Amino acid sequence: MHEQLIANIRKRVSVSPEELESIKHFFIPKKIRKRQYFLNAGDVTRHTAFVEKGLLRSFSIDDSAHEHVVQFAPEGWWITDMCSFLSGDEAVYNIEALEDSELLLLTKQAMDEMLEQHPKMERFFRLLMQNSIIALQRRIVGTLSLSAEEKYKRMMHLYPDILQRAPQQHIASFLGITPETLSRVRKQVSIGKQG
Amino acid sequence: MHEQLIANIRKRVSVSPEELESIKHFFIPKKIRKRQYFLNAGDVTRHTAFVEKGLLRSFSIDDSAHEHVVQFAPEGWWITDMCSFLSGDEAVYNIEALEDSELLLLTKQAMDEMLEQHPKMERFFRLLMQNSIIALQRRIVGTLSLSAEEKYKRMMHLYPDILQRAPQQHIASFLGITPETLSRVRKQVSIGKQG
DNA sequence: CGCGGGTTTGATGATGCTCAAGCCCGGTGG
DNA sequence: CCACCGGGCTTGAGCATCATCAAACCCGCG
Repeated sequence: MHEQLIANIRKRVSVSPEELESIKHFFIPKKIRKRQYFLNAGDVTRHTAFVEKGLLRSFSIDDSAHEHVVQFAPEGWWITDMCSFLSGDEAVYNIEALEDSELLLLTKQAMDEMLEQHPKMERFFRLLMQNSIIALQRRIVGTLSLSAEEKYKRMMHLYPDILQRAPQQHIASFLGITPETLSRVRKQVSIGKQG
Repeated sequence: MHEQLIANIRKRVSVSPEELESIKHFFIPKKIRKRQYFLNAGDVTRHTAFVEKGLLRSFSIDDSAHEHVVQFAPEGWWITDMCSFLSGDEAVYNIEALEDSELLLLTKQAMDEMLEQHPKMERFFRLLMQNSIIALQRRIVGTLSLSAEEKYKRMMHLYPDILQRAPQQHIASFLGITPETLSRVRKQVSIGKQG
């Protein structure tokens, strides 16, 4: 059940099979069912999660009780409230499974030990973070510069599978528009395709 | 001229004075004057820059020729087009000095060598990236959930000095609003304070 | 079969954008 | 030293986009 994780690591750093075997043991497998929460805002999380299978989302809830999706995490992605995980602060994000999912969990302690024993993994996580930053910066620019329809089309292009798998209300929240607007945009786009 | 850099490293990892001395030599000092461009979109950048002194901004230009500020980088911050720096792609961001500034530049090659010789720096950069991610995620949520006025007030709280130092048009661009709206919001907020 | 959540559709309205003009201030040249 | 540019900030009027509120619809599930 570590296939995705191993592929994910190998993609970025070269590690021997023995090392991989050792690395695997720092992770705790966990299954989580659709609709279950992996993390509630206000709690402190001890874990960062790698998604072997399934789909999760992290989101915050603002003062007007509106949800805002920070991230979708399908297979091969990592998800946590980083601030809570690293610093022991109260989490500001909720994390919910959108499908029955299989996770590989890493406690802070396990992570530190792993980095101690396998310095290569420092590099791995650095590369991982770099990619996240690039994606997050692009998302910000997109949020600032695009219309609702353009945002949707961009998502069709960047994450077509998530568009299929996640409920529209969450897609809308991720894009920063209302479900109503997303519905209208979809209609618009589908008509445009036919005509 | 490496005071900020050294403080920045020491804040995150413990390194001996000798190591620091060695680390310093991977950086190339460079001065850049107000209004000069450190990077033009379309070019490939060989450098990532640490700001010892001064202030820069990175921004993209969209199809409608509108600018969007991705980041401000005052003293103690890093700035580059990460994708271009790491992968040799054409940069999508421009980087401009908003004040006369002093930079410490790192080429990809120098960075790799430094990481090779000083594995601690892998950790340093990982921690740096983690902090960036936390900040970027917060910015996204803010962009999605806040009104123009709330965005401005948040910036007053988070980066009061940048609010002082950067022209309003760039602040507006950073917040995702027009200069006109920012002007009105400022008026609004200042009146609110008096009354 | 009927409930209920999610999506769609419609009508209305607010926030913030666009376009345009005026103002303020710092820099430049006479 | 002062007059004059010119860029950036401000102010105003009209408008577009998207949010809100409300109702109907659709479909899976109990």
